[in-house]
Amino acid sequence: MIDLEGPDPLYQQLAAILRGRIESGELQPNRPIPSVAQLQQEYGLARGTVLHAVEMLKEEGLVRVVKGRGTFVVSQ
Amino acid sequence: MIDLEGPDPLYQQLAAILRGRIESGELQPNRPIPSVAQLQQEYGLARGTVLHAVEMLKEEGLVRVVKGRGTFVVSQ
DNA sequence: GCCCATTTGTACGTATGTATG
DNA sequence: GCATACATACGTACAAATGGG
Repeated sequence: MIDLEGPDPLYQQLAAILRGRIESGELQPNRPIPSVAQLQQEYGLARGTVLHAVEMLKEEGLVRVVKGRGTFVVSQ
Repeated sequence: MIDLEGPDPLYQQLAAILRGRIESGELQPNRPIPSVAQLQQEYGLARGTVLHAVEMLKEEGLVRVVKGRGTFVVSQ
């Protein structure tokens, strides 16, 4: 999954992985993606790193973040 | 009480304090410890920090957490 | 059953300090 | 100096369970 040795920043790698999971349909529109805590565990990353990755997806318009509820895949 | 300047994380300091209050008998078996909100006020900590400390005591088996009711000292 | 207060659970946002390359 | 990464901490918000009236 995540290549700790590779040249790419971990947050970029995670963002790419999540993009793939969205585009493959595994993560569906209007459904939540795993929480920051879950992604942290799942990929063995720090909270800040996960937040950075999600921030990128948000800026790309791929997800919509709702404080206190979760991060959702944008429909379209 | 809590040493804001010290090297130890605040949640570890609070966990240690609560451990002491349990072992001294101030907090008794099958009786609730102060609520998260009370501990927050009492020690001037954020909610997340208090939850982190309680989480540690739970993992140690010192307390039993009941959602909607409170956190209780385990008997024995 | 319904509302309400209390309490714990979960979740995101932000900031800071430290360490590494 | 800067980017990356981790750990800690505070703040805020929404959810769920419990119990009393």
